Amino acid sequence: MKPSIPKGTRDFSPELMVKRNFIFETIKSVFKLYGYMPLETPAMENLSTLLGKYGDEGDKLLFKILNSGDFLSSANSEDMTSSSKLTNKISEKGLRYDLTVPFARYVVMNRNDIVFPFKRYQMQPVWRADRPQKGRYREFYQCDVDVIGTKSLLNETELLFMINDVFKLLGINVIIKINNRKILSGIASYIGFEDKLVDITVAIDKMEKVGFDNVVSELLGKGITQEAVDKLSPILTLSGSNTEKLDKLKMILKNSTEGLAGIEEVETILRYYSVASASSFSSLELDLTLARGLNYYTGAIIEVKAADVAIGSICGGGRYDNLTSIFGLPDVSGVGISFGAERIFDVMTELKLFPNDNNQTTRVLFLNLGEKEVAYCMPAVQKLRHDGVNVELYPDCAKFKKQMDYANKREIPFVVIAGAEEVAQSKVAIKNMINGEQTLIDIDKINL
RNA sequence: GUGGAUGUAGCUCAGUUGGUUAGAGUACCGGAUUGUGGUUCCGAGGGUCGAGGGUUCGAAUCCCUUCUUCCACCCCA
Repeated sequence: MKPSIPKGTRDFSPELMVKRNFIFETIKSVFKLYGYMPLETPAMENLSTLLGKYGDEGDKLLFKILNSGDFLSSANSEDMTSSSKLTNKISEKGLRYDLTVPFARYVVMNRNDIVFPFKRYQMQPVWRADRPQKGRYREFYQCDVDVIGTKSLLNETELLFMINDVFKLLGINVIIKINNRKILSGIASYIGFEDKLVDITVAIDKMEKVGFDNVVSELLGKGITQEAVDKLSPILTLSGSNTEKLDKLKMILKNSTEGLAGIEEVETILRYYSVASASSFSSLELDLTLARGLNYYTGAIIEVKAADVAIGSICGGGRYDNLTSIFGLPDVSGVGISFGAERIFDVMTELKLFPNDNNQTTRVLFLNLGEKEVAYCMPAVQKLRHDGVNVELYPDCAKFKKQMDYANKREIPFVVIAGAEEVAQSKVAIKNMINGEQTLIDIDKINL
């Protein structure tokens, strides 16, 4: 049998894991700086928790888990007539689709024990039965950070600070775009199609990708009138600075209390952001075509793009006012963002941003040249390790060439050689594998 | 879910109108070199040609089915 792994899944080799961990650790360190605490939830949730939360499309993309034991015993012949009926009888669990819904479920379940505002981060894999493509997998990691139980716009601002910090540490230049669902809602009612908000947002979100003309034809296809599109066009093509755009928008949406509320939120966030703004901060751009498909957003919408690589968004999120209400806990507002680990990895690979020496790999290899020689080296090996140096001792008394070859292939920068000659002098030879230089020093004076 | 490509050695790929024992580079293993890796030279191993079925005297090559990977939609990170 030829071994294989399921479609859209990947193994991560040690070399890849060192790089992936660098990203995860960096992101995690920033989360901690802002007072967020880790949370993990099970890979599988009850299907009742998952179903209906991501729309019809999302339901189709859920991985469902077959019940244990004689799963067919609870199904009757009528259930066999349709897949959906049968599914309900033979499957009651599914793999998590994202980290936000399990988070909401957790908050509702533990509402009496949680101290609000509740700040948590979560970095775990999620699964979608999507058709794999370049950069799209059936199993992938999300790095979510959310705060729930506070309506303060300070939270949005701090999320923007965290975005700055993370990408600064990773060395990626980014453009941060923000928008507000209330503004979009105001625009929808301004053009007379308040009920088509979802269709409108889905369409205009594609502006950058497919262009203005295609967005217009999609809108017309969804039943938006030409007249409404004509009112919408000048808004979507507003240009100028953030304040110029907001000023124009205020005029246009002057009759929409919701739209004006959205504008005020954006202004507040921009003001907070500029107060702390340093020259190193990424630019913050109001983008009225930014919508993001997720329809549970109710306020701010945030998206981050890499400035030097065309790869789509590498981080995104927003505010949601009613996420926990589906589980019976209304009026708890939250805001959060998610870092796309896989895409960040691709960006860093393309820009060659991974550090070479990140203290993850072996720094020194002691050759194994026999029982006596091993006993001679062992104290020095342990001392180095306890001093924080990553050290390996070759496990077998293999041929010299083979051991050197191992060091070379593993890209270990130093090799310590202690054979009969060195033992006799209480010394060791240290070979620098990069420039080939070799020096002889006392065994108790190894310093690397 | 829809449409289009793809699959030959661990990897990257040749392989003529269907014709004898399917090749190359690279990697791997051994040797040149019994205490010195990365360069060089020599040698060896490695394949159910994605899988299954069909056409044919004969299939890597033609046909059908299926799986994989990739691309474009839908959607999304």
